[in-house]
Amino acid sequence: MADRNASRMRRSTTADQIKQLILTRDLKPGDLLPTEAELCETLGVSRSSVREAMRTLATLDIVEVRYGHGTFVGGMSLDPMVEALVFRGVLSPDGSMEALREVVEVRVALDLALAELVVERTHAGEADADALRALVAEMVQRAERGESFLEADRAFHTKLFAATGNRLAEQLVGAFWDVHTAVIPLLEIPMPDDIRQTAVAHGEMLDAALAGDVEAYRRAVVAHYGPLQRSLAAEASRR
Amino acid sequence: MADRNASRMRRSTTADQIKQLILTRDLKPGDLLPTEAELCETLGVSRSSVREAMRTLATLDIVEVRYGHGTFVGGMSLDPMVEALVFRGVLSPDGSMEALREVVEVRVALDLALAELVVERTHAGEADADALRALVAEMVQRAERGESFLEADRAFHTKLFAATGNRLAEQLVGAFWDVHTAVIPLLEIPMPDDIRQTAVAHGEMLDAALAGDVEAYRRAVVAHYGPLQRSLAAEASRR
DNA sequence: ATGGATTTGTCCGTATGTATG
DNA sequence: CCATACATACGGACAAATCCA
Repeated sequence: MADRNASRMRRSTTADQIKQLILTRDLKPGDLLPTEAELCETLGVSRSSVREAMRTLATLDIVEVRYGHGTFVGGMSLDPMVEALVFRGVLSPDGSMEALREVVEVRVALDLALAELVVERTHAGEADADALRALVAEMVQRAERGESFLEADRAFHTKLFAATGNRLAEQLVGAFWDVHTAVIPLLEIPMPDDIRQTAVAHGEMLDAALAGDVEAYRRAVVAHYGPLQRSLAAEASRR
Repeated sequence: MADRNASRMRRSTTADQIKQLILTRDLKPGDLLPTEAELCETLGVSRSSVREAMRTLATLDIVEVRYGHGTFVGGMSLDPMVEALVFRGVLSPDGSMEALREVVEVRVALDLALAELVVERTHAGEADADALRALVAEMVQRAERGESFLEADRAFHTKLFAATGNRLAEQLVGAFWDVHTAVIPLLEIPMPDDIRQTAVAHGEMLDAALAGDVEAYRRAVVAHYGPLQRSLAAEASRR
Protein backbone atom coordinates (compact mmCIF):
# COMPACT_ATOMS: atom_id res chain seq x y z
CA MET A 1 0.00 0.00 0.00
CA ALA A 2 2.98 2.25 0.59
CA ASP A 3 3.92 1.33 -2.92
CA ARG A 4 0.59 2.59 -4.15
CA ASN A 5 1.04 5.91 -2.42
CA ALA A 6 4.57 6.22 -3.65
CA SER A 7 3.54 5.60 -7.23
CA ARG A 8 0.72 8.07 -6.84
CA MET A 9 3.12 10.70 -5.58
CA ARG A 10 5.44 10.15 -8.52
CA ARG A 11 2.58 10.62 -10.94
CA SER A 12 3.06 13.11 -13.69
CA THR A 13 2.75 16.59 -12.36
CA THR A 14 1.67 18.10 -15.65
CA ALA A 15 -1.56 16.14 -15.82
CA ASP A 16 -2.39 17.16 -12.27
CA GLN A 17 -1.64 20.77 -13.11
CA ILE A 18 -4.06 20.64 -16.03
CA LYS A 19 -6.69 19.05 -13.82
CA GLN A 20 -6.11 21.82 -11.31
CA LEU A 21 -6.49 24.37 -14.09
CA ILE A 22 -9.85 22.87 -15.01
CA LEU A 23 -10.94 23.21 -11.39
CA THR A 24 -9.66 26.75 -10.80
CA ARG A 25 -11.24 28.04 -14.01
CA ASP A 26 -14.43 26.16 -13.17
CA LEU A 27 -14.59 24.53 -16.59
CA LYS A 28 -17.48 22.18 -17.23
CA PRO A 29 -17.75 19.23 -19.65
CA GLY A 30 -17.71 20.56 -23.18
CA ASP A 31 -15.81 23.73 -22.37
CA LEU A 32 -12.77 24.58 -24.45
CA LEU A 33 -9.33 24.23 -22.91
CA PRO A 34 -6.30 26.38 -23.73
CA THR A 35 -4.27 25.25 -26.73
CA GLU A 36 -1.21 23.12 -26.25
CA ALA A 37 1.03 26.10 -26.95
CA GLU A 38 -0.74 28.19 -24.30
CA LEU A 39 -0.46 25.40 -21.76
CA CYS A 40 3.26 25.17 -22.47
CA GLU A 41 3.65 28.80 -21.44
CA THR A 42 1.23 28.65 -18.53
CA LEU A 43 2.77 25.52 -17.04
CA GLY A 44 6.32 26.20 -18.16
CA VAL A 45 6.87 22.81 -19.80
CA SER A 46 7.52 21.62 -23.31
CA ARG A 47 4.85 20.69 -25.77
CA SER A 48 5.75 17.01 -25.58
CA SER A 49 5.03 16.99 -21.87
CA VAL A 50 1.74 18.75 -22.39
CA ARG A 51 0.84 16.29 -25.10
CA GLU A 52 1.56 13.26 -22.92
CA ALA A 53 -0.40 14.76 -20.07
CA MET A 54 -3.27 15.41 -22.45
CA ARG A 55 -3.05 11.84 -23.65
CA THR A 56 -3.33 10.63 -20.09
CA LEU A 57 -6.35 12.81 -19.39
CA ALA A 58 -7.91 11.87 -22.70
CA THR A 59 -7.75 8.15 -21.96
CA LEU A 60 -9.51 8.85 -18.67
CA ASP A 61 -12.16 10.83 -20.57
CA ILE A 62 -11.30 13.85 -18.44
CA VAL A 63 -10.56 15.77 -21.62
CA GLU A 64 -11.66 15.15 -25.19
CA VAL A 65 -9.30 16.00 -28.05
CA ARG A 66 -10.70 16.94 -31.43
CA TYR A 67 -8.20 16.93 -34.26
CA GLY A 68 -7.62 20.36 -35.77
CA HIS A 69 -10.18 21.95 -33.49
CA GLY A 70 -9.04 21.94 -29.90
CA THR A 71 -9.25 20.16 -26.59
CA PHE A 72 -12.38 20.18 -24.46
CA VAL A 73 -13.35 19.03 -21.00
CA GLY A 74 -14.55 15.46 -21.33
CA GLY A 75 -17.58 13.63 -20.01
CA MET A 76 -15.68 11.52 -17.47
CA SER A 77 -17.41 8.34 -18.53
CA LEU A 78 -16.44 4.83 -17.52
CA ASP A 79 -15.22 3.98 -21.01
CA PRO A 80 -11.60 3.67 -19.83
CA MET A 81 -12.63 0.96 -17.39
CA VAL A 82 -14.51 -0.81 -20.17
CA GLU A 83 -11.45 -0.80 -22.38
CA ALA A 84 -9.23 -2.11 -19.60
CA LEU A 85 -11.68 -4.82 -18.57
CA VAL A 86 -12.25 -5.96 -22.14
CA PHE A 87 -8.53 -6.27 -22.67
CA ARG A 88 -8.18 -8.19 -19.45
CA GLY A 89 -10.94 -10.46 -20.69
CA VAL A 90 -9.16 -11.28 -23.93
CA LEU A 91 -5.73 -11.53 -22.35
CA SER A 92 -5.90 -15.25 -21.91
CA PRO A 93 -8.24 -17.72 -23.62
CA ASP A 94 -9.04 -19.40 -20.34
CA GLY A 95 -9.26 -16.14 -18.47
CA SER A 96 -11.94 -14.76 -20.74
CA MET A 97 -14.41 -17.37 -19.57
CA GLU A 98 -13.64 -16.50 -16.00
CA ALA A 99 -13.73 -12.78 -16.70
CA LEU A 100 -17.13 -13.03 -18.35
CA ARG A 101 -18.49 -15.03 -15.44
CA GLU A 102 -17.32 -12.35 -13.05
CA VAL A 103 -18.87 -9.58 -15.12
CA VAL A 104 -22.21 -11.35 -15.29
CA GLU A 105 -22.06 -12.02 -11.57
CA VAL A 106 -21.54 -8.33 -10.85
CA ARG A 107 -24.28 -7.35 -13.31
CA VAL A 108 -26.77 -9.60 -11.57
CA ALA A 109 -25.66 -8.29 -8.20
CA LEU A 110 -26.18 -4.68 -9.24
CA ASP A 111 -29.55 -5.41 -10.80
CA LEU A 112 -30.79 -7.25 -7.73
CA ALA A 113 -29.29 -4.90 -5.17
CA LEU A 114 -30.71 -1.76 -6.73
CA ALA A 115 -34.02 -3.44 -7.50
CA GLU A 116 -35.85 -1.65 -4.72
CA LEU A 117 -34.68 1.75 -5.89
CA VAL A 118 -35.44 1.02 -9.53
CA VAL A 119 -38.91 -0.30 -8.82
CA GLU A 120 -39.72 2.51 -6.42
CA ARG A 121 -38.74 5.28 -8.79
CA THR A 122 -40.22 3.60 -11.85
CA HIS A 123 -43.48 3.00 -10.02
CA ALA A 124 -43.47 6.66 -9.02
CA GLY A 125 -43.46 7.56 -12.69
CA GLU A 126 -39.91 8.88 -12.83
CA ALA A 127 -39.00 6.63 -15.71
CA ASP A 128 -39.71 7.15 -19.38
CA ALA A 129 -42.29 4.37 -19.50
CA ASP A 130 -43.23 4.92 -23.14
CA ALA A 131 -39.66 4.72 -24.33
CA LEU A 132 -39.08 1.59 -22.24
CA ARG A 133 -42.22 -0.06 -23.65
CA ALA A 134 -41.09 0.78 -27.15
CA LEU A 135 -37.71 -0.82 -26.49
CA VAL A 136 -39.34 -3.98 -25.16
CA ALA A 137 -41.61 -4.13 -28.21
CA GLU A 138 -38.62 -3.76 -30.50
CA MET A 139 -36.71 -6.52 -28.70
CA VAL A 140 -39.66 -8.91 -28.90
CA GLN A 141 -40.21 -8.09 -32.55
CA ARG A 142 -36.58 -8.67 -33.43
CA ALA A 143 -36.48 -11.87 -31.42
CA GLU A 144 -39.46 -13.17 -33.40
CA ARG A 145 -37.47 -12.63 -36.56
CA GLY A 146 -34.44 -14.31 -35.07
CA GLU A 147 -32.49 -11.07 -35.01
CA SER A 148 -30.35 -9.77 -32.18
CA PHE A 149 -31.22 -6.58 -30.32
CA LEU A 150 -28.04 -5.30 -28.74
CA GLU A 151 -28.72 -1.56 -28.93
CA ALA A 152 -32.23 -1.88 -27.56
CA ASP A 153 -31.00 -4.17 -24.79
CA ARG A 154 -28.37 -1.71 -23.62
CA ALA A 155 -30.72 1.25 -23.90
CA PHE A 156 -33.33 -0.59 -21.84
CA HIS A 157 -31.00 -1.30 -18.95
CA THR A 158 -29.48 2.17 -18.80
CA LYS A 159 -32.85 3.91 -19.14
CA LEU A 160 -34.25 1.82 -16.35
CA PHE A 161 -31.37 2.73 -14.06
CA ALA A 162 -31.56 6.36 -15.07
CA ALA A 163 -34.75 6.51 -13.01
CA THR A 164 -32.78 5.82 -9.84
CA GLY A 165 -31.11 9.21 -10.07
CA ASN A 166 -27.80 7.45 -9.43
CA ARG A 167 -25.69 8.31 -12.45
CA LEU A 168 -22.82 6.18 -11.22
CA ALA A 169 -25.03 3.11 -11.06
CA GLU A 170 -26.43 3.93 -14.48
CA GLN A 171 -22.95 4.24 -15.97
CA LEU A 172 -21.78 1.07 -14.25
CA VAL A 173 -24.66 -0.90 -15.69
CA GLY A 174 -23.89 0.43 -19.16
CA ALA A 175 -20.17 -0.18 -18.75
CA PHE A 176 -20.55 -3.79 -17.66
CA TRP A 177 -23.02 -4.34 -20.44
CA ASP A 178 -20.37 -3.10 -22.86
CA VAL A 179 -17.69 -5.36 -21.39
CA HIS A 180 -20.09 -8.26 -21.45
CA THR A 181 -21.03 -7.91 -25.12
CA ALA A 182 -17.45 -7.15 -26.15
CA VAL A 183 -16.11 -10.33 -24.56
CA ILE A 184 -18.92 -12.66 -25.64
CA PRO A 185 -18.04 -12.91 -29.35
CA LEU A 186 -14.44 -13.76 -28.46
CA LEU A 187 -15.57 -16.93 -26.81
CA GLU A 188 -17.21 -19.47 -29.01
CA ILE A 189 -20.35 -19.47 -27.00
CA PRO A 190 -23.45 -19.99 -29.06
CA MET A 191 -26.13 -17.38 -28.78
CA PRO A 192 -28.55 -18.27 -26.02
CA ASP A 193 -30.97 -20.58 -27.79
CA ASP A 194 -33.97 -18.78 -26.46
CA ILE A 195 -33.41 -15.16 -27.32
CA ARG A 196 -37.14 -14.73 -27.24
CA GLN A 197 -37.17 -15.64 -23.55
CA THR A 198 -34.59 -12.93 -22.95
CA ALA A 199 -36.70 -10.41 -24.82
CA VAL A 200 -39.92 -11.10 -22.95
CA ALA A 201 -38.03 -11.14 -19.64
CA HIS A 202 -37.26 -7.49 -20.27
CA GLY A 203 -40.99 -6.88 -20.58
CA GLU A 204 -41.61 -8.68 -17.31
CA MET A 205 -38.97 -6.53 -15.62
CA LEU A 206 -40.68 -3.38 -16.88
CA ASP A 207 -44.17 -4.53 -15.94
CA ALA A 208 -43.05 -5.45 -12.44
CA ALA A 209 -41.26 -2.15 -11.99
CA LEU A 210 -44.24 -0.15 -13.17
CA ALA A 211 -46.52 -2.15 -10.88
CA GLY A 212 -44.17 -1.57 -7.93
CA ASP A 213 -43.69 -5.28 -7.34
CA VAL A 214 -40.08 -5.68 -6.19
CA GLU A 215 -40.19 -9.44 -5.86
CA ALA A 216 -41.64 -9.94 -9.32
CA TYR A 217 -38.98 -7.62 -10.64
CA ARG A 218 -36.24 -9.67 -9.01
CA ARG A 219 -37.67 -12.87 -10.47
CA ALA A 220 -37.75 -11.26 -13.91
CA VAL A 221 -34.12 -10.20 -13.51
CA VAL A 222 -33.09 -13.74 -12.69
CA ALA A 223 -35.12 -15.09 -15.61
CA HIS A 224 -33.55 -12.48 -17.84
CA TYR A 225 -30.06 -13.79 -17.13
CA GLY A 226 -31.20 -17.41 -17.21
CA PRO A 227 -30.40 -18.33 -20.81
CA LEU A 228 -27.01 -16.66 -20.64
CA GLN A 229 -26.02 -18.31 -17.38
CA ARG A 230 -27.03 -21.71 -18.72
CA SER A 231 -24.79 -21.13 -21.74
CA LEU A 232 -21.95 -20.12 -19.46
CA ALA A 233 -22.40 -23.13 -17.22
CA ALA A 234 -22.56 -25.49 -20.19
CA GLU A 235 -19.44 -23.99 -21.69
CA ALA A 236 -17.59 -24.14 -18.38
CA SER A 237 -18.36 -27.83 -17.88
CA ARG A 238 -17.24 -28.53 -21.44
CA ARG A 239 -13.66 -27.50 -20.51
CA MET B 1 -16.71 10.25 -51.09
CA ALA B 2 -14.03 7.64 -50.86
CA ASP B 3 -11.96 10.24 -49.02
CA ARG B 4 -14.45 10.62 -46.21
CA ASN B 5 -14.78 6.90 -45.69
CA ALA B 6 -11.04 6.49 -45.78
CA SER B 7 -10.54 9.14 -43.13
CA ARG B 8 -13.06 7.45 -40.91
CA MET B 9 -11.37 4.10 -41.25
CA ARG B 10 -8.03 5.60 -40.26
CA ARG B 11 -8.30 4.60 -36.62
CA SER B 12 -5.12 2.55 -36.55
CA THR B 13 -3.84 3.73 -33.20
CA THR B 14 -0.42 2.76 -32.02
CA ALA B 15 -1.87 1.76 -28.67
CA ASP B 16 -4.06 -0.87 -30.34
CA GLN B 17 -1.07 -2.23 -32.18
CA ILE B 18 0.84 -2.61 -28.92
CA LYS B 19 -2.15 -4.35 -27.36
CA GLN B 20 -2.23 -6.72 -30.32
CA LEU B 21 1.47 -7.35 -29.84
CA ILE B 22 0.86 -8.29 -26.22
CA LEU B 23 -1.82 -10.74 -27.35
CA THR B 24 0.09 -12.30 -30.24
CA ARG B 25 3.19 -12.82 -28.13
CA ASP B 26 1.01 -14.13 -25.31
CA LEU B 27 2.60 -11.84 -22.73
CA LYS B 28 1.27 -12.07 -19.20
CA PRO B 29 1.23 -9.43 -16.43
CA GLY B 30 4.78 -8.78 -15.29
CA ASP B 31 6.39 -9.77 -18.60
CA LEU B 32 8.86 -7.39 -20.15
CA LEU B 33 7.84 -5.50 -23.29
CA PRO B 34 10.17 -4.49 -26.12
CA THR B 35 11.97 -1.19 -25.63
CA GLU B 36 10.62 1.97 -27.16
CA ALA B 37 13.27 1.86 -29.86
CA GLU B 38 12.34 -1.71 -30.80
CA LEU B 39 8.66 -0.82 -30.93
CA CYS B 40 9.50 2.10 -33.21
CA GLU B 41 10.98 -0.32 -35.72
CA THR B 42 8.37 -3.04 -35.29
CA LEU B 43 5.43 -0.67 -35.67
CA GLY B 44 7.13 1.76 -38.00
CA VAL B 45 6.39 4.88 -35.97
CA SER B 46 8.48 7.42 -34.11
CA ARG B 47 9.43 7.42 -30.45
CA SER B 48 6.94 10.15 -29.67
CA SER B 49 4.06 8.10 -30.97
CA VAL B 50 5.23 5.04 -29.09
CA ARG B 51 5.64 7.12 -25.96
CA GLU B 52 2.14 8.55 -26.17
CA ALA B 53 0.71 5.12 -26.84
CA MET B 54 2.61 3.79 -23.83
CA ARG B 55 1.25 6.64 -21.78
CA THR B 56 -2.27 5.71 -22.82
CA LEU B 57 -1.76 2.06 -21.93
CA ALA B 58 -0.02 2.99 -18.68
CA THR B 59 -2.94 5.10 -17.48
CA LEU B 60 -5.19 2.11 -18.15
CA ASP B 61 -2.76 -0.07 -16.19
CA ILE B 62 -2.39 -2.29 -19.24
CA VAL B 63 1.35 -1.66 -19.11
CA GLU B 64 3.54 -0.51 -16.26
CA VAL B 65 6.64 1.59 -16.93
CA ARG B 66 9.55 1.47 -14.52
CA TYR B 67 11.93 4.38 -14.82
CA GLY B 68 15.29 3.36 -16.21
CA HIS B 69 14.35 -0.29 -16.20
CA GLY B 70 11.80 -1.05 -18.85
CA THR B 71 8.12 -1.44 -19.61
CA PHE B 72 6.13 -4.42 -18.40
CA VAL B 73 2.64 -5.77 -18.87
CA GLY B 74 0.51 -4.23 -16.14
CA GLY B 75 -2.01 -5.63 -13.72
CA MET B 76 -5.07 -4.07 -15.38
CA SER B 77 -6.45 -2.74 -12.13
CA LEU B 78 -9.34 -0.33 -11.75
CA ASP B 79 -7.11 2.53 -10.61
CA PRO B 80 -7.88 4.54 -13.78
CA MET B 81 -11.57 4.46 -12.96
CA VAL B 82 -10.79 5.60 -9.43
CA GLU B 83 -8.86 8.59 -10.70
CA ALA B 84 -11.62 9.55 -13.11
CA LEU B 85 -14.36 9.15 -10.54
CA VAL B 86 -12.49 11.12 -7.93
CA PHE B 87 -11.97 13.96 -10.36
CA ARG B 88 -15.62 13.88 -11.32
CA GLY B 89 -16.50 14.09 -7.67
CA VAL B 90 -14.26 17.08 -7.20
CA LEU B 91 -15.43 18.81 -10.36
CA SER B 92 -18.15 20.82 -8.70
CA PRO B 93 -18.57 21.60 -5.00
CA ASP B 94 -22.22 20.62 -5.11
CA GLY B 95 -21.57 17.61 -7.29
CA SER B 96 -19.15 16.06 -4.84
CA MET B 97 -21.90 15.55 -2.28
CA GLU B 98 -24.02 13.89 -4.91
CA ALA B 99 -21.10 11.86 -6.21
CA LEU B 100 -20.27 10.58 -2.75
CA ARG B 101 -23.87 9.62 -2.12
CA GLU B 102 -23.88 7.65 -5.35
CA VAL B 103 -20.64 5.88 -4.48
CA VAL B 104 -21.91 4.91 -1.04
CA GLU B 105 -25.17 3.71 -2.57
CA VAL B 106 -23.31 1.45 -4.99
CA ARG B 107 -21.00 0.23 -2.23
CA VAL B 108 -23.95 -0.80 -0.07
CA ALA B 109 -25.61 -2.44 -3.07
CA LEU B 110 -22.53 -4.51 -3.85
CA ASP B 111 -22.04 -5.52 -0.24
CA LEU B 112 -25.64 -6.61 0.14
CA ALA B 113 -25.97 -8.26 -3.26
CA LEU B 114 -22.85 -10.36 -2.88
CA ALA B 115 -23.57 -11.12 0.77
CA GLU B 116 -24.67 -14.68 0.08
CA LEU B 117 -21.51 -15.46 -1.85
CA VAL B 118 -19.25 -13.82 0.73
CA VAL B 119 -20.87 -15.59 3.66
CA GLU B 120 -20.95 -18.93 1.89
CA ARG B 121 -17.29 -18.89 0.95
CA THR B 122 -16.13 -17.41 4.24
CA HIS B 123 -18.14 -19.99 6.15
CA ALA B 124 -16.55 -22.68 4.02
CA GLY B 125 -13.17 -21.53 5.27
CA GLU B 126 -11.96 -20.00 2.01
CA ALA B 127 -11.17 -16.69 3.68
CA ASP B 128 -8.08 -15.78 5.64
CA ALA B 129 -9.94 -15.67 8.96
CA ASP B 130 -6.89 -14.95 11.08
CA ALA B 131 -5.86 -11.97 9.00
CA LEU B 132 -9.42 -10.65 9.04
CA ARG B 133 -9.63 -11.03 12.83
CA ALA B 134 -6.35 -9.19 13.19
CA LEU B 135 -7.66 -6.35 11.04
CA VAL B 136 -10.82 -6.07 13.13
CA ALA B 137 -8.75 -6.03 16.32
CA GLU B 138 -6.56 -3.30 14.90
CA MET B 139 -9.57 -1.21 13.90
CA VAL B 140 -11.17 -1.54 17.33
CA GLN B 141 -7.89 -0.73 19.05
CA ARG B 142 -7.35 2.37 16.94
CA ALA B 143 -10.95 3.47 17.41
CA GLU B 144 -10.48 3.26 21.20
CA ARG B 145 -7.59 5.69 20.88
CA GLY B 146 -9.61 7.97 18.62
CA GLU B 147 -7.43 7.20 15.64
CA SER B 148 -8.61 6.48 12.11
CA PHE B 149 -8.03 3.11 10.48
CA LEU B 150 -8.18 3.64 6.75
CA GLU B 151 -5.67 1.02 5.65
CA ALA B 152 -7.15 -1.67 7.85
CA ASP B 153 -10.65 -0.77 6.69
CA ARG B 154 -9.77 -1.11 3.02
CA ALA B 155 -7.82 -4.30 3.59
CA PHE B 156 -10.74 -5.81 5.48
CA HIS B 157 -13.25 -5.21 2.70
CA THR B 158 -11.02 -6.43 -0.10
CA LYS B 159 -9.87 -9.49 1.83
CA LEU B 160 -13.45 -10.40 2.57
CA PHE B 161 -14.41 -10.17 -1.09
CA ALA B 162 -11.31 -12.05 -2.14
CA ALA B 163 -13.00 -15.12 -0.73
CA THR B 164 -15.72 -14.90 -3.37
CA GLY B 165 -13.24 -15.78 -6.08
CA ASN B 166 -14.62 -12.87 -8.09
CA ARG B 167 -11.62 -10.64 -8.69
CA LEU B 168 -13.72 -8.06 -10.48
CA ALA B 169 -15.99 -7.66 -7.47
CA GLU B 170 -12.97 -7.51 -5.20
CA GLN B 171 -11.38 -4.79 -7.29
CA LEU B 172 -14.65 -2.88 -7.55
CA VAL B 173 -15.03 -2.85 -3.79
CA GLY B 174 -11.49 -1.60 -3.38
CA ALA B 175 -11.93 0.98 -6.12
CA PHE B 176 -15.10 2.44 -4.67
CA TRP B 177 -13.51 2.47 -1.26
CA ASP B 178 -10.67 4.53 -2.73
CA VAL B 179 -13.06 6.95 -4.41
CA HIS B 180 -15.05 7.20 -1.23
CA THR B 181 -12.11 8.06 1.00
CA ALA B 182 -10.57 10.38 -1.60
CA VAL B 183 -13.75 12.45 -1.90
CA ILE B 184 -14.61 12.56 1.82
CA PRO B 185 -11.86 14.97 2.96
CA LEU B 186 -12.80 17.39 0.19
CA LEU B 187 -16.20 17.86 1.72
CA GLU B 188 -16.28 19.40 5.12
CA ILE B 189 -18.04 16.46 6.59
CA PRO B 190 -17.02 15.70 10.15
CA MET B 191 -15.76 12.23 10.82
CA PRO B 192 -18.62 9.99 11.80
CA ASP B 193 -18.97 10.66 15.52
CA ASP B 194 -19.02 7.02 16.35
CA ILE B 195 -15.99 5.55 14.67
CA ARG B 196 -16.02 2.87 17.31
CA GLN B 197 -19.41 1.71 16.07
CA THR B 198 -17.96 1.43 12.58
CA ALA B 199 -15.05 -0.61 13.90
CA VAL B 200 -17.14 -3.11 15.82
CA ALA B 201 -19.56 -3.41 12.88
CA HIS B 202 -16.67 -4.86 10.92
CA GLY B 203 -16.29 -7.46 13.62
CA GLU B 204 -19.97 -8.27 13.41
CA MET B 205 -19.70 -8.68 9.65
CA LEU B 206 -16.83 -11.11 10.08
CA ASP B 207 -18.52 -13.09 12.85
CA ALA B 208 -21.71 -13.42 10.82
CA ALA B 209 -19.80 -14.50 7.73
CA LEU B 210 -17.81 -17.11 9.64
CA ALA B 211 -21.01 -18.38 11.24
CA GLY B 212 -22.71 -18.61 7.86
CA ASP B 213 -25.52 -16.28 8.90
CA VAL B 214 -26.41 -14.24 5.82
CA GLU B 215 -29.11 -12.16 7.47
CA ALA B 216 -26.89 -11.18 10.38
CA TYR B 217 -24.19 -10.30 7.89
CA ARG B 218 -26.57 -8.03 6.00
CA ARG B 219 -27.63 -6.32 9.23
CA ALA B 220 -23.98 -5.76 10.12
CA VAL B 221 -23.34 -4.28 6.68
CA VAL B 222 -26.19 -1.81 7.12
CA ALA B 223 -24.97 -0.94 10.62
CA HIS B 224 -21.48 -0.51 9.25
CA TYR B 225 -22.62 2.21 6.86
CA GLY B 226 -24.99 3.74 9.39
CA PRO B 227 -22.77 6.48 10.86
CA LEU B 228 -21.61 7.56 7.43
CA GLN B 229 -25.07 7.69 5.94
CA ARG B 230 -26.31 9.76 8.87
CA SER B 231 -23.47 12.21 8.28
CA LEU B 232 -24.36 12.38 4.61
CA ALA B 233 -28.03 12.91 5.30
CA ALA B 234 -27.29 15.61 7.86
CA GLU B 235 -24.95 17.37 5.47
CA ALA B 236 -27.44 17.12 2.62
CA SER B 237 -30.23 18.68 4.66
CA ARG B 238 -27.91 21.45 5.76
CA ARG B 239 -27.67 22.69 2.16
C1' DA C 1 -16.17 26.96 -53.06
C1' DT C 2 -11.30 28.38 -52.15
C1' DG C 3 -7.83 29.79 -49.22
C1' DG C 4 -5.77 31.10 -44.91
C1' DA C 5 -5.48 30.66 -39.97
C1' DT C 6 -5.61 27.72 -36.05
C1' DT C 7 -4.90 23.46 -33.79
C1' DT C 8 -3.61 18.80 -33.12
C1' DG C 9 -0.69 14.67 -35.01
C1' DT C 10 3.81 12.93 -36.13
C1' DC C 11 8.62 13.03 -36.51
C1' DC C 12 13.59 13.97 -35.52
C1' DG C 13 17.62 15.11 -32.72
C1' DT C 14 19.59 15.94 -28.33
C1' DA C 15 20.35 16.10 -23.49
C1' DT C 16 19.47 14.30 -18.68
C1' DG C 17 18.29 11.23 -14.77
C1' DT C 18 18.03 6.40 -13.35
C1' DA C 19 18.84 1.51 -12.64
C1' DT C 20 21.93 -2.53 -13.57
C1' DG C 21 26.34 -4.87 -13.57
C1' DC D 1 33.68 4.48 -10.51
C1' DC D 2 32.59 3.42 -15.10
C1' DA D 3 29.84 1.66 -18.95
C1' DT D 4 25.54 0.31 -20.71
C1' DA D 5 20.67 0.46 -21.43
C1' DC D 6 16.61 2.64 -20.49
C1' DA D 7 12.95 6.04 -19.73
C1' DT D 8 12.17 11.09 -19.33
C1' DA D 9 12.18 15.64 -21.04
C1' DC D 10 12.93 19.41 -24.29
C1' DG D 11 12.53 22.16 -28.70
C1' DG D 12 11.91 22.65 -33.41
C1' DA D 13 9.90 21.27 -37.79
C1' DC D 14 6.40 19.70 -40.91
C1' DA D 15 1.92 17.20 -42.08
C1' DA D 16 -2.99 16.74 -41.54
C1' DA D 17 -7.49 18.13 -40.01
C1' DT D 18 -10.85 21.64 -38.91
C1' DC D 19 -12.99 26.10 -39.01
C1' DC D 20 -14.16 30.56 -40.85
C1' DA D 21 -14.12 34.47 -43.78
